[in-house]
Amino acid sequence: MSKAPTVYDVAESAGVSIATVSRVLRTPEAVRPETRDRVLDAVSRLGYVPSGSARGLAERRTGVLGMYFPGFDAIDDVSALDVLANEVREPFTVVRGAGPRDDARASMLFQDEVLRGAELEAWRRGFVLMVGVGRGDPSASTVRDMAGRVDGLVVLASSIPDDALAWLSRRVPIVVLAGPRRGDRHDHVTVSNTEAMVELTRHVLAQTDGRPPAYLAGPADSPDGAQRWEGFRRAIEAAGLRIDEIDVRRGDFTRASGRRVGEELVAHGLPAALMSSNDQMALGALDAFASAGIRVPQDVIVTGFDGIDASALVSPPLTTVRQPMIELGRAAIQVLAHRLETPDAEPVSVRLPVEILLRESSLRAS
Amino acid sequence: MSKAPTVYDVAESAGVSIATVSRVLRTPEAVRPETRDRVLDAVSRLGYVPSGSARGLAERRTGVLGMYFPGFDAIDDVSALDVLANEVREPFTVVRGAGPRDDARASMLFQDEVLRGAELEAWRRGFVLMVGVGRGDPSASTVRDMAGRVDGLVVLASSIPDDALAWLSRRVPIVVLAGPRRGDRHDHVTVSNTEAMVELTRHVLAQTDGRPPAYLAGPADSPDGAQRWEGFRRAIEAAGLRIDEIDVRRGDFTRASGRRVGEELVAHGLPAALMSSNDQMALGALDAFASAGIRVPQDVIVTGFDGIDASALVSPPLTTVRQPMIELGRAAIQVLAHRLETPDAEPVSVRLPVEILLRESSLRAS
DNA sequence: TTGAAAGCGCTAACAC
DNA sequence: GTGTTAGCGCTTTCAA
Repeated sequence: MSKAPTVYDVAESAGVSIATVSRVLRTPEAVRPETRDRVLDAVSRLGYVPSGSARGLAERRTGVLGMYFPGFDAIDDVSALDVLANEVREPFTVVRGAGPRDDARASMLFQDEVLRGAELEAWRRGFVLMVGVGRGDPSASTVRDMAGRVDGLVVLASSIPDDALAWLSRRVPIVVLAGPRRGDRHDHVTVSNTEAMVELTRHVLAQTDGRPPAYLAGPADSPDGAQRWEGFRRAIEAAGLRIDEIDVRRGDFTRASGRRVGEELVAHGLPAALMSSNDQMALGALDAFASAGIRVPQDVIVTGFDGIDASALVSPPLTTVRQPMIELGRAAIQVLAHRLETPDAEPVSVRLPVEILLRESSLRAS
Repeated sequence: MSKAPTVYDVAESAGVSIATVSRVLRTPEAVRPETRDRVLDAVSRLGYVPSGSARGLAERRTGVLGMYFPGFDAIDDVSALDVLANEVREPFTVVRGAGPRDDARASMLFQDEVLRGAELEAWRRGFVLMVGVGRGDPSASTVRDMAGRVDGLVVLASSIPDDALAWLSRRVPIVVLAGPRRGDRHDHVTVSNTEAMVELTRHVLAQTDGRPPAYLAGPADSPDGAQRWEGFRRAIEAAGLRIDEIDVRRGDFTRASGRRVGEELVAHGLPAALMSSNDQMALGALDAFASAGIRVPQDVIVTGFDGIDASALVSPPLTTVRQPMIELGRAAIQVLAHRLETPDAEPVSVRLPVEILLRESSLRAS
């Protein structure tokens, strides 16, 4: 560790040239077996690990792919946490009645799974994965940093501004993940949010005998939210209903905001159904309804969107749409790998299918 | 992208030498403002992004830290999933009554959070993070590959054999995460599993008026499992009970195995309490008890370990021990960063506190 | 089958 | 304040 052995050390120790060491590692069959063994012996004797930097420089490829997420500032408690300070610390604390984790953390699960899929696919193709999280750095320095170290980059939609994207894509190929397509200059992977919402809305209308659901929207700037709303609107209009007569409420994707809207609805009159643009808010609405003694789905149907774990665990289980998160990650890397092989092919746009999970919260006639 | 601009291109375009370009990027204050502006102008005009490889080679540090996890083969569905094939694909499928995700996936949440913590701390310290997952490669080539590309490596306990660890640690500093300490050659970060289990067992004994709980152990080779058992044993003996008279059952950390053990207990006689070495198995036991009409905690107390989300959502909510997963990740990176600053300091062993969450499943007298 | 040598793109003395 | 230049550790022609 003090000074890691290099090809030169191995070469000297094995009595060969550095070229031969390199050959043994890269094209073993091109080296005479005895020589090869001498080299391999030296390699293991010295504990030689090739420098990725030197390799990357010489090969003009790093073997690394990057994945860049937008950050959740709410979660990033950037407090000091100095574990090396010698404060006295109790080995444990006792807490009574702690609930599940909070909203913000739950919404990160999405990213976690995408990341897993990406890592898996990267591994299959002989790459390693580098991850970065955006933390509101205007100069996008983290992602630029990454761009300099990888052969290609997957960027979650809306994690960086368009001009930064353009900049980076001069160095490495970029795949944009989720959200609507941004121009047609980059490869793009997304899910069938809109189509699924059309179908889900149809389902709800069938359950309510055509009475219009209320809609629980997310923040106005959410690309996913926009796609979901679009699907809702289409289905409503296709059913001959007027979109501007829909009771639309806006939340911020948190459970608390869903609860608040649920309470409003309880106070001002219940719709036949409440379709939420994500699960968290739907769960919040369920909370409010339960507190008010309102039965779901008998008194009001509720649906979510995302397919988080909690949606299956609440009572009644929540009808929702499950995003294929692992597959999203895999698909992104796949598209990236493809791009690396054929740099001049036209940009592609891949749309992955989703699963509509019909559960008790929307099934009036079981 | 076809050919990314280099320092030479920037230098030429700005009419300066490459050294000046480098200076502008690294020590801007050492360059006359006008020159600096010319260079920065060229940089943005050309869309210059420095090569991480070249930098890493010249600086003899990469600015990258690595995190290596053991893999879950069960999850790694390495099927082809070719998103670029032009098959006809439905935008969605409809599924009735799908439940929550499976065991394997749930147990990965642990790693996901550790990873988040690690990424956060790496970012705070100006590093980027590289992730790798072990997939039963005997030659440990993935992790060796990583070792060549990073300045330091965090390795989850038991993800690679000791001799591979020794090998890698000749190149980069290694921090071992979780599990018992492996020798005293590397830095080590863990949690107070044992102490927490002692305390939790005490709590259970208080609830059962001293009647001994049954114990639901995990796989024999789990380091975490061993630490938890050790805590249980200590508390049992401290209470004057004999450890060899405890009813010990073994599962494999899955919900299904917990259910099976729960059913056995129902059939052969219920203990006063069942202490499980993880949450999944405890949840399985709860399933079995619920099916048999057995009341928790009135008829039998149940406790878990880990603090997964589902533990708070089941009925009754499960008493458990929450691991500080984010902090684990942060601590590991922190120790690593510290090691990079002071390479010759003695190896440290950091132990993080846990939270014991007392919930309804173990609170007989509320 | 092996070795010599020319880069890969950058940093950091050192000289001016 | 800026330019010249010698590496950093590896891969890869090109010769031998």
